[in-house]
Amino acid sequence: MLKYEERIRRLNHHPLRGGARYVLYWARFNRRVTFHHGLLVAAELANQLDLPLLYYERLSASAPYANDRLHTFVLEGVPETARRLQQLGVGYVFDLVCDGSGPGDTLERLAAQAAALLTDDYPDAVAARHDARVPTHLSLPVWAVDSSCIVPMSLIGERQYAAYSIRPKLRRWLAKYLKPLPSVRVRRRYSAPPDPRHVPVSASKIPCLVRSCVADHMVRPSLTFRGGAAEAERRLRRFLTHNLRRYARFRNQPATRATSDLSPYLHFGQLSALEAAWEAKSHAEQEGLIAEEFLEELIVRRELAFNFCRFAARVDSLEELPAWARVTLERHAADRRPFVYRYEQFRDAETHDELWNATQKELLLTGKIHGYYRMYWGKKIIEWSASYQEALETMITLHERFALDGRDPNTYANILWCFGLHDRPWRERPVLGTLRYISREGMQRKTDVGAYLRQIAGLERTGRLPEPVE
DNA sequence: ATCGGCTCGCGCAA
DNA sequence: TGCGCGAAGCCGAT
Repeated sequence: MLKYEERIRRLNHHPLRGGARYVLYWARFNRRVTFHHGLLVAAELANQLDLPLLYYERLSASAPYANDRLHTFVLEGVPETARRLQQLGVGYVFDLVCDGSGPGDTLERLAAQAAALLTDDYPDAVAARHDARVPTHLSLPVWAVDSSCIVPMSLIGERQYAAYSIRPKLRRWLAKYLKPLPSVRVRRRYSAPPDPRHVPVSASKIPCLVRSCVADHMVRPSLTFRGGAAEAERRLRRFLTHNLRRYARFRNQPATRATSDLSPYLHFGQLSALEAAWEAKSHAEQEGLIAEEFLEELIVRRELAFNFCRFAARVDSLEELPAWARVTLERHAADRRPFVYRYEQFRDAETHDELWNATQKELLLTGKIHGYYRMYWGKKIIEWSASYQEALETMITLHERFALDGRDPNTYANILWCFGLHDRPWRERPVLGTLRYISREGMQRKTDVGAYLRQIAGLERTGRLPEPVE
């Protein structure tokens, strides 16, 4: 019986391969070394078998929307991962597939000498295709481990829930699961000559490596987010020290910069949600602060999104909406739109509305939109697109191309929230039907739009956003 | 400034 | 079967 058994999904039932050289861990979504259930399970298995542990990570130009922004962010995490694995005695193969022809055969080659292959359990369509294919043609055990959610997805129940239903379930389990994890310990150090496919990465080589990939070079690296676990931990620390006390009051005031800005790191798994939540809870207890609102977003809303994506046939379809939302959209499909823009006009921030344009510029330049204005951004795309389907496609494409958290369960759930997911009906009106309406006047009334516009103008001019201000 | 209604479906108590 | 209530709102009445 292994530790964290409730997080393990066995994708096949092959016996452990004898005469193997190591246990192999493939970091697909959780690209980190600490607070990592999957890596701990792999290490435990390796220790039981008296084998070393090998950590495999891949960055492929054949991934959807491969571009300089996403590649740079992932590559910036690699030197720190290498350093940490080296210290622990765990082997590391970082595989950069530059030509976009496909994922290559490195995984198969490494798996041929492994006792077992472990990877991340993650509600993603690309991962699901791998999960269906890989375990049958590799003759070794393949296990997927849930290292993303604080409360294991498998304990929540085999269906989609609403926030108010999932919240008490999560709360009940948190006493058990909101606890720090040990660091990885291996009995046998990995010592083999470097694999021929391993690409050593240092910070200075990243621009050159990025250029060498067949990818969309027009999407420039983020001006404000640098990738990596060390950077993520630095931002978490800074958030806890300066912003946790302001979070409840100012999180919906974009210009105050009171949010954690951790979503890119959470998305690539460079930071563990468990670590962030545990540190927030501990810090709040020490300092006499309230972390409730932050933990609600980090745990309840995030794991609600994972629950949605886990049971959605597809996350990019209006078919997944609740019945009342589908019905109201059907009724209003032919309503006259006040403005109609195409994808390119949205992409280039060329609408009549300077606030909307500013939110889009934040996405283009930083790779993220402030959560509160992102709702406004999404609702207006619905109102200003020729059809609901086109609006959905615009929102998803803009995120997948430009956002550092683009393919995250949270992002899909947030986009579909604009179409009524996890929400309820409101007063009926044109185009949106009974979907919740968000107005420019409301944004003006409740937030400091002028300050935000000045910040985005400053971002365009200097490439920087201000640090948090009181 | 504050408050209720809008409008639907789910979970739970009865 | 009925009741309460829900991710971030809006609007009109007081």
